[in-house]
Amino acid sequence: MSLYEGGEMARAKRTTKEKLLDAAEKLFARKGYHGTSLRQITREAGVDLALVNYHFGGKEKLFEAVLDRRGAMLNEERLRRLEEVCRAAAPRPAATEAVVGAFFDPILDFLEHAGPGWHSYFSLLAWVNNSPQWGKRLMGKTFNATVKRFIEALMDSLPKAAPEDIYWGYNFLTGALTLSLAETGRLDVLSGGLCRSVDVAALRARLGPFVAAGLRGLAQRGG
Amino acid sequence: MSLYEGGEMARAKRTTKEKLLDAAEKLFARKGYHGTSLRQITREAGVDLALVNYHFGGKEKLFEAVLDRRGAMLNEERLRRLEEVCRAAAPRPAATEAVVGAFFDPILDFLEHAGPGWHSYFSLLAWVNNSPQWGKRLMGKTFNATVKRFIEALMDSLPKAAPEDIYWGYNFLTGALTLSLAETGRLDVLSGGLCRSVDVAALRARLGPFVAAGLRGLAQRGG
DNA sequence: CGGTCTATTGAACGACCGTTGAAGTCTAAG
DNA sequence: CTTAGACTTCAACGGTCGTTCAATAGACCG
Repeated sequence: MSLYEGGEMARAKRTTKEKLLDAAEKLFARKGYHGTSLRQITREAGVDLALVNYHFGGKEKLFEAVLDRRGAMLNEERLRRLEEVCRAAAPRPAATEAVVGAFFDPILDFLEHAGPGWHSYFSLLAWVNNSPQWGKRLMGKTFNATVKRFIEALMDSLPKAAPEDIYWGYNFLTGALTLSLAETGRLDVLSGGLCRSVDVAALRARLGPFVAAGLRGLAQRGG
Repeated sequence: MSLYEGGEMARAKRTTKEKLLDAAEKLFARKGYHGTSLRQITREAGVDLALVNYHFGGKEKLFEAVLDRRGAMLNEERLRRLEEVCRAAAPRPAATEAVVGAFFDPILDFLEHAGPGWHSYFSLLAWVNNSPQWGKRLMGKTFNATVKRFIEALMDSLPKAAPEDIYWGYNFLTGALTLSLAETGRLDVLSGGLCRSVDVAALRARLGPFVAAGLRGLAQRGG
């Protein structure tokens, strides 16, 4: 099974758990946690309401299960590419552009080549990352270990930068990514249709250069 | 009355409408629209439940009223500073750094010198800006006219950049700002306490340089 | 004083929420 | 076939939701 099967389980019959995860992923991404009811989810999934509690133990457990499902795969792919660019550059540290590429590219590849489930997942991830209520705990649980590896690599790639600048830079970096994944459609409106927020190729061509230049600018701040 | 009175109406007695707007602003910012009930809001405000419908006509109208209240003031201040930097640089276009400064500084000044209401408002604004459900309509209604002025100024400041690059750059810019305003506390965790997301001075020192360098990098993309 | 308009109160409405438990169905092993 | 266990169905629970309305209070003016 390819990395890009997309989790949509084409042809194969989805289990009840998978139907629920798919439906919850889609609806949570659109309306958020409190804006989505279990009745909407089970109707979308075509299963009985009580099965949420049977399989997951409650609404909040279902929510976390949605985030966990693809989170591990994203971490693996990001770390794989980070090691790759670090190995290719050894014994020198990997370039800033390569590190941010290892961070962004797995997401962009999944968006471009995988099914709509990944689309919803990333939109939901953007929602969670910006949420004062969920962000700290849920993002940390899944991504802290991986993110710390990337921050170390960024520090190595910009040895003259202060650690504070790298942490703030990572904050800006993930903010730029997050809004791009949220699928608000606002970019389309502002540009009068010239830019389309679902255009992954256009995003890929610009996000890396913007962020790498921003980080270098931070590193040379005032100097 | 100073711009920085903060809207908290110190000493002066707040009207019922203001009490409701303040309470709604605070709670919507923390838990989102669907995560906040009118009963929580009226309890926080110390007024009767039915007064929401009397004064605002419903929950959704109250939500929009919260966003409108400070939005106009933010627009005015941003445009005032944009004209200022454009006039100072005339007949040449204002520098990229000056334009992004005119965009960020009003927010940072309100955060630093005004009351907690602005804090909640910006956190809520970050929530709305990232929401697939609310982002397009509500952000556009309040901010489109102002944002278009800033995008024009950015294009003038970077004449070699393609319009698409400026639109995408604005998207990254506002994403970096948005996550910084969301108050998720995640930066504090990741940096082990080295950085504090409520430290406006630290944010001010880094957000402008990062974004300006990113935009310049975009403008020279591939060249 | 009486009258009018605005503001506030308290109670109630129907709708939907997440969760539960008992009963039923299906499958596979004894 | 019988039994055990996993899965599914159905109906209902208590609670909270946004909204409504008649009744009340207060302010202002003639």
